[in-house]
This record gives sequence, C-alpha cells and structure tokens, in this order.
Amino acid sequence: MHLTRYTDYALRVLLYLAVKGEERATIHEIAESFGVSRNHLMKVVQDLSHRGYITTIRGKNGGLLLNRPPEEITLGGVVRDTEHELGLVECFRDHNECIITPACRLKPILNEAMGAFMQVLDGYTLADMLGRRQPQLARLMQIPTGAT
Amino acid sequence: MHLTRYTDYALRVLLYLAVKGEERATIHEIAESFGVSRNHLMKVVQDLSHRGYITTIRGKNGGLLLNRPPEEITLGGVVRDTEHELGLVECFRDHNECIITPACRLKPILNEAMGAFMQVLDGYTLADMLGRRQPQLARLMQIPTGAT
DNA sequence: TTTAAACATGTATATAAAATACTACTTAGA
DNA sequence: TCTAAGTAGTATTTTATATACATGTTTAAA
Ligand code: SF4
Ligand code: SF4
Repeated sequence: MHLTRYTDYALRVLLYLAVKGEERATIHEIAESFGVSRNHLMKVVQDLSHRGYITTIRGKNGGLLLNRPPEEITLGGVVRDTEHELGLVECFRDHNECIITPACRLKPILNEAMGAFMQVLDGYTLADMLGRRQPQLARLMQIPTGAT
Repeated sequence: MHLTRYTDYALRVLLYLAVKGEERATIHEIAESFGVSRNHLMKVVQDLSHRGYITTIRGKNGGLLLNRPPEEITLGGVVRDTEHELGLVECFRDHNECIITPACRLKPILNEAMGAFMQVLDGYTLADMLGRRQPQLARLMQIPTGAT
C-alpha cells in the first residue's frame, strides 16, 4: 500500500513554498534541496499549477509561489488531485473482471476504510504541516532565512 | 494507492473456503473460478497456510480448508499479513533519504490516516463478508451447493 | 537586442514491483 | 503404482512509476 512519490513530491513542493513564504523558489532549487529528479518535479509542478495550487513565473528571476494560503489547502485535496489511481483493488478500477463483484461485501468495507483514510487527511491543511517547526524545516531544506 | 492482487486474492481464497464450508476446495478450482493465475494463487495459499489461516491436505482428494472460524479472522489481520509493503511513503520504508524526515509533520498525519484505515478493517471479520448473500456468492463462484 | 534563466511540453528510457509461468519434487488416496 | 493434489524455488513477463532527454517559450537583465 503505497502513495506514489509523485504525490509525496507534490506535498513537499507545497511545503517548501509555504516555508519560503513570499519569496520565489525555482524547481531546480527544490529538486536540489530534496535530491530528487528535476524532471519529475517539473511535472508535479505543472500539475499543481494547472490545479491552481501554485503560481508559476517564467523567465529570468522566475519561480514558484503558493497561490492560496496554507490554511486553505487540505492534504486530502492534494492527495485526491495527485494520486491518480485511488482504486484500492480491481473492482474499483476499469476493466474489473472479478466475478463476485455484485455480491462482494469486501468492496463496501474497503470503501469505508478508504473513506476513513481520506477523512483524516481532509482534517489537516498545509498550515498544519508548518506549525512551530518551521525554522527546523527551513534549516533541513537549506532555505536561507532572513536570520544570520 | 493500491492493495496488491496478492492481498485481494488472499481474501478471495478465504471467502471461497468460507462459502464452501466443510467441503475441501482445490487451488486449481479456486483459480478457475476467479479466472486468475493458478501459480500466483499457490503462493498466496502457502502463505495463508504458514500463517495458520487454512489447512492444506496433499495427495489425491486433497485440498484446502479454513483452519479457524470466519468470526475469528479479521480483515485487518489478513491485510497486515499479506500486504507486505505497508509503508505509505519513503520515510516509512528502508533506505529513507527524505531530508526533512526529522521535522516532517506529514509523516504522523499519514500514520494517523493509515491507522484509521486499518481500524475499519479490524472491525470486520470474514463472517461479515458472508452475511445473507452467501447463496449469491456461491452461485457467482460456481460452487455446486447441496441444492439442485 | 541579445543572452540566459526560468518554466512548458512531449517523448523515450530505465527501474522496480508485481504478476505470472515454468520446473522439479513430495505426499497420499484409489 | 498411478495420479491428483500441494511444495518449493526460479525465471520470465507485465505494468506502473520514475527518470532522462530534447526542444520550445517566456521574460528580466545585461
Ligand atoms: S473480491 Fe470483492 S473487493 Fe476484491 S476485487 Fe472482487 S469484488 Fe472487489
Ligand atoms: S515529506 Fe514527510 S512524509 Fe514525505 S517522505 Fe519526507 S518525511 Fe516522509
């Protein structure tokens, strides 16, 4: 049971931008900071941009900015938007060939479990990911803060 | 976000055996019924056998039987036993290289969500998967019941 | 007005996990 | 003693994901 890196990267990007605040961050910089593929991150960023989570600015001195206050970005929303395949098992997906689907009582149970999972994520926002640890996060992400 | 077929197959095998009751079922028969790989099912079955869920009988007229009453087999237990990789994201797994792990507040949130997911599954047993639909299931699985 | 730093887009390749297939062996009832 | 079953280990195929590559577009600064 995995979430894709794609989804986790999306959350990391949003967190990075939240920590950075008003300042622009480049894809290159974020990829370097986390030591992950710049190309992959680029796709994540475009996705987030198309969905209105972030603003992208092209050209020299360009970069990324959060497009919404962290308090309004729920983790559940991000996961639903970025984790493309949320179908836990065959019968939730296309091309289902499981013969017992019409009478299977596991399916609704899995559905309920999935609901419980998402409900937790819907209860948190990006702001909850900052908290009082923001300075520590900034340090780990190697974001040069205003401080010395 | 997927469960592996391996896990779903494990649950299907248990359900099949539960529906069949006292009667033995062969791996071949179950694979045929669901139209899935016999070889793959074989591994699932051995796993379930080693973990004490089922009894296997070798030789002619051999087959499989449930080793515990359906009421005592929780779905959460089965999923924990068969879904080998339950680590949702990098930091839950080996070789974690995510630099913000020490300060990441997403990790505990995901942990909570995972807990909510499993808690639902822990609340149901194999018996709940039978219910009054047992005859319909038997029909779908093409299990010849005592009836005409 | 040229240059370079940034994002945009599409395609191709590589990696890893999962599913499936194959081979040889053991058990035990008819 | 033959055959239908499970046991075990390995190999191959398939799929999803992640990464890399190539090329284009925008825009601020030199
Ligand atoms: S067994 Fe039930 S839950 Fe699993 S694929 Fe079939 S219908 Fe869905
Ligand atoms: S960002 Fe947080 S949740 Fe994701 S891998 Fe890193 S530590 Fe874990």
